[in-house]
Formats: sequence, structure tokens, C-alpha cells
Amino acid sequence: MIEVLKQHIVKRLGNDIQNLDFVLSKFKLVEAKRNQQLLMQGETCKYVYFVAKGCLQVYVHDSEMSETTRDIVTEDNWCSELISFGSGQPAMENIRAVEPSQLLAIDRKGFQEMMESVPQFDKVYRQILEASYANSVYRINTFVSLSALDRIKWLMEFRPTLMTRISSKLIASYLGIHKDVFSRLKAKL
Amino acid sequence: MIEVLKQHIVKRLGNDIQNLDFVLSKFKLVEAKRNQQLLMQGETCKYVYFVAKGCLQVYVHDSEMSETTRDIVTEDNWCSELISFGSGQPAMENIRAVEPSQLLAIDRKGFQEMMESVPQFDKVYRQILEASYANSVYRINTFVSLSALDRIKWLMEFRPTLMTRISSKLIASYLGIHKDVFSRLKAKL
DNA sequence: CATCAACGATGATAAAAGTCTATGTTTTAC
DNA sequence: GTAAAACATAGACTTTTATCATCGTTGATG
Repeated sequence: MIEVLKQHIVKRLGNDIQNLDFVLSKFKLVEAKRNQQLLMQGETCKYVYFVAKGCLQVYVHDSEMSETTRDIVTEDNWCSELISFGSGQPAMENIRAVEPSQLLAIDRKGFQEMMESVPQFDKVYRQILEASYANSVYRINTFVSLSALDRIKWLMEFRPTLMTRISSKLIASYLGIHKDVFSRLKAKL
Repeated sequence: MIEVLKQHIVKRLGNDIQNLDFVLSKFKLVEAKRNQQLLMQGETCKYVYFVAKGCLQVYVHDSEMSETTRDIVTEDNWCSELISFGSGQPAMENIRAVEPSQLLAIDRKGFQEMMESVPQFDKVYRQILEASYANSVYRINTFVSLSALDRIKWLMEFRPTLMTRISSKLIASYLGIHKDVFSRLKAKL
């Protein structure tokens, strides 16, 4: 499993990194069961997860006690509640495994040590943060002005695998529409 | 004007900062006229702006060639297209002055020098990035599930001054609803 | 493998949001 | 100061989305 992470890092920072194995040793393997809660709103987010296999959902509870999903994270991507992880403040969001997942988790201490031991890794946090930010901005700019139908078309274009992999209920909460509407519109495509 | 920025920095990092005046000298005053374009999509974003006075709009052109506003930035806040500023890639967004504004602009070179001359400022970029990220995440999590009416209520609670200060058209594009709907619902409150 | 719960699709209906037109008002620009 | 342009509101109407109930299917669990 750690191999997946190794390749991810090499792909980003090149393969002339010293102490790479030392860095990798800071990650511990977490096997998450389907529907397992990894972070609850109000807790401090203790880990940054690298998703080696499986799928995670980042969500909040909205006013009607249903879920609004901000992100669905699949293989070869990072997942965390970065604001909480970085500051130690209570998390605003929840994270759960949608599928049985294999995660590589690093805690704050490990993160610090990683950054100290390999200067290049000083950029990793920033890279993750920037990527997350870009992702959020993109999501706001596209979704705010799109109709339900166009959101579905967007999903089919940019994240097509989710359509077959994930439940309609979850997709709907990610697209910000109701599951009935999703079902009906999807049939008309 | 520079005084506003000075106080902003002291408020955040404390007032025992060496070289503060050197740092401040890296910023140049920009007087922006009403509706002046500060960044166009496709250009590289060259500056981070501190808004000393006035109001900026960050927006994209959506499919119907109307505008979707991701953020409205008022006094004592930072404004930029950070992804482009940090990477040099073409900006995805536009920035314009909504009101005649007084801005303190720092370019990438100045930013670098600032970070080198005052170690504490190494955190400034991260702080700005984190704040921007938190802002985006918050916006997604609240807005995706809110009705038009609830979005207006949200605005009145959390950004009440915008209601009187900014045109209905702009507010509507910020809330992701149509100006007619905004006008009608507002009347019913 | 049998049972119960969750899921997905669909029809009927209600509510919300969008569109278009018109009209009076405020701003802007000359 | 005046003409033109942009803006705000309101009514009538259309389209989109939400809600609710039903039913067959799938899937998890003991």
C-alpha cells in the first residue's frame, strides 16, 4: 500500500528525495470499513489521509439534518479537514469512508518531522492546501450558476466514475440537488 | 493609507516586528476607479491586494455570459487570485473595483523579499491562503443547501453592510440567485 | 437463505425560482 | 442640467426543483 503513496510523492517531487523511506515510515496504514466515521464535527482533526484505495466523503449536517457533501475523495488523493488539522481547532466537517478503504494516515507530529527531515516537504502542506483551495474555488464558480441538469452533465464529464461507483443519494448530496430530481433527470439524458 | 495595513499586521503578528517599515515599503498604493478592472481571466495575477478602502469583486463569466461572484472583499481584507499569484499560471477569475478603492498592492518579488526579511512573514502567505480556503469551504457548506430566501437571511446576518452598500444585481450574483428573485424575496422579509 | 432495511425509479402535486415585460427611479456622463 | 443608461421593483407566466407516496429491486445481516 505504501507503494502507492511512494509513487504519488515521486511523481510530484521527483525521485531524488533523500529520506523518502524515513518519511514514509511516518504514515500508518488505516483500514476503514464501509461507513466508518473517520472524523466527527467538533473533534480536532488529527490526521491527513492519503487514499490508497477506497473512497471518502467530506460532509456537514445541514438545517434539515440531512447531509451536504463538499467533497468525495478517491484513490491517489489527499483528504483531511485542513483548517482543523493545521490549527487544532474543532473540525467543521465530518469524514467517513464510503467504501472499505485503505488509508495512509499521518498525524501532526509526523507531519512536522517530515517537514524538518526533508526540506522539500515543506512544500507539501502548501501544495495540499493550494490544491484544496483551488478545488473549492472551482466548485463554487461552476456550481453556483449551474442548473441541476448541468451539474449532472458536469459530473459525467469530469468525474464519470462516480456515477457508477457511488450511491445516487450521495451523488445528489454532492451536487446539491434532491435524490428524486437526480434520478429523474439522469433518466432523460 | 499605509497606516491601515500597518495596524492590520500588528493586530495579527504583534507589534514587536522588526523591519516592519521595510516590509510596508514593498507595498505600493493603487487608486482604483469605480468599475476598474484589476485582473482579467487568463492573465497572470501579479498582485496581492490589501483593501484599505473600497470594495472589490471576484467573479467569473458563466455560460450565459453573466457573472458569478465568488467573493466581495471590503476594507481590512486581502484580495487576490492566489492560485495564479502563487504559480504564475493564468488566472481563472476576474477582479474589479466595485467602488473607488484604495489598495495596497504587493507583487511576487516584494512578497519574496518580505518573507525573507521578516521570518514571521513566512506565515503570512499561509495565513492568507488558509483564511481564503476556510472562506471557500464555508461558502460551499452553507450555500449549497440553502434556499434563495435563506441565502438572503444569511447575508443579512453575516454581511449586513453589503445590503445597503452594494447593488442588488451584484448581491444576487454573489448569492447565486436572479436579481428579480432577490428583489421579490427581500420585500417579503 | 430468509427477513428487514435501504435504494432507485416514477407519477402526482406543490413550491420555488427563473423569465419577460413594463414602469418609475437613480446614476452616470457629457 | 439634461439626456441616456443602468437600476430596482412588480405582475404575469413558465420552467425547474422539491415533496410525498408507492412499488419493485437490491443488499446487508443474522
